[in-house]
Amino acid sequence: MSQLRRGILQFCVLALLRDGERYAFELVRELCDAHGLVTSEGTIYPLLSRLRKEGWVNTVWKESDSGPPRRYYTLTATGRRALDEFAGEWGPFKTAVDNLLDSEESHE
Amino acid sequence: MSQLRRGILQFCVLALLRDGERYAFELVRELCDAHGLVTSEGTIYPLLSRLRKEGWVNTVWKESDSGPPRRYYTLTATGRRALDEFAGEWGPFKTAVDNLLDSEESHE
DNA sequence: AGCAGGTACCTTGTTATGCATGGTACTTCC
DNA sequence: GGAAGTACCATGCATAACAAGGTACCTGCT
Repeated sequence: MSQLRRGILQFCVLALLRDGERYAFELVRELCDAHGLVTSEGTIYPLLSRLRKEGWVNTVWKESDSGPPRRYYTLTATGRRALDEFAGEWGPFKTAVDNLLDSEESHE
Repeated sequence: MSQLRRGILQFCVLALLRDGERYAFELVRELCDAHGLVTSEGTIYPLLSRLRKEGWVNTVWKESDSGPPRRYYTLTATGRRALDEFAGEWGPFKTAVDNLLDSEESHE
């Protein structure tokens, strides 16, 4: 279900931005195709607005050779810290869920 | 953040119930203390109501030696299927997130 | 010229769900 | 008889994913 992605998607976006600047349409494709995470534009645009308001990303407009101009997103220092912090929480969280699921599964 | 637990908590509850019947107060303690997942009663009671409406759990009232009566929850066959289905989705999802976080981390 | 299709941006409204808060009732102990 | 602990529950808020719908630019076909 889509509730799974709650609170995680934004950090997936930050992780992709750590690799270099991206624009929204590109992010949708990468997250949708490659990882089965996400999603639709309706998810990404509000999400990116939030990241901007938090000061986790900066943006620059650039012309495109083929189509309308693109708004490119880059990670700020604050954004990087937020991402690192999440990475630190994700591990324990994942382990806790794994333990719950696995320990019960082995009872059968 | 608490958004992490979205859509996962209910399956953690189902997983605990696979191990045997529990009552709500007990579930709060187990999920809160042991796993750092969760939470408060305000989370668990509505959640259990939903599980009942879905037909994923059954309940029986039992007297307690020390305190008010307890409502015990048990897993139904439908609930078990739902849990198994989630377990099948959790693995790939986890891997997808791990890949995103790790691959970027190793760039530094 | 005009139109379709693709690319790119965005907003609004719905829905799901975690949590805070507050309320009831039973038992035990001082 | 009052406080603390155990147990149940409901109401309301905030958040975030998603669907749906809207604008605008470019290319290519006819």
